[in-house]
Amino acid sequence: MDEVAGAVADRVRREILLMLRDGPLTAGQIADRFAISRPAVSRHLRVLREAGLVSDAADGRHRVYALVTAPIEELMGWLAELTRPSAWQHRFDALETEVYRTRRERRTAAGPDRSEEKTA
Amino acid sequence: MDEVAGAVADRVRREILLMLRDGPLTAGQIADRFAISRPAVSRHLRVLREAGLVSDAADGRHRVYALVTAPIEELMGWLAELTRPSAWQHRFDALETEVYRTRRERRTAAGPDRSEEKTA
DNA sequence: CGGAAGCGTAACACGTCGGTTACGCGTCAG
DNA sequence: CTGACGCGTAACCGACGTGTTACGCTTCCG
Repeated sequence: MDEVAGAVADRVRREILLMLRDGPLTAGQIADRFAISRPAVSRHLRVLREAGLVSDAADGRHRVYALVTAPIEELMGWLAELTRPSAWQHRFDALETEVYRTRRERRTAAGPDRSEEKTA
Repeated sequence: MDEVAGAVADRVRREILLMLRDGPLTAGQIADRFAISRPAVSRHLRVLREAGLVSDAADGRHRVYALVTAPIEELMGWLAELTRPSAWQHRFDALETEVYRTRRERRTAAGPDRSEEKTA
């Protein structure tokens, strides 16, 4: 998943994925759409391949790339969990608890310091 | 969105977002959870802030960070579009078309190797 | 065959990223 | 007021990513 997020985090690679959404394309067709050199595009394709976001198939002297959506959905699943609150419907009560916890920790480690009662 | 994807593409930052899912935390509390130095965490928080993924609020000498889910949903929206087929329900028939077109282009050999005219 | 087309890799330059230590500035406590 | 605490920033450095050009391998066509 690290690789998937990293792959999507690049503008060129996102553009490639968008192109591939409309159907498979050869490496040359993809490269033609960018101002950068073909080797650069080739390496972008390599990143996408290693992230599992595209599949490649040799066809004569062409190499055809196709979009693979499975890793995308996996990433979407992770993101969806973020938007789902876990054990925190009590508004900001948890903040108070956390601050208190840290204070206790620090006290045991550093010494006398009963300070920030301010909480929130 | 570039920034959002880039922010999520880092392991430490993803962990921070997960921590924040359970409620706001101070910078110190976040930093305590990692083996890296606090300045390093501070910069991760800066990246998250500039991506709009967290909100920060000064509270005394503490700084409280909270998760902001809006950009996440935006990224999810972009990813969802990838999984949606656009004008291509004919399985891999398009592949054949693309390869054929490319071959023809080369055969004409007039020079211009523009390919992307068929999708558009 | 032999040469051109298609594509990937190798080697290299360079900006960016993520880490560290040193420091500054505001805030709370005594 | 003074000193400790919390946190961010500055300066620096090694690693990685992205771009380039040069090259090699495979495939097609005349």
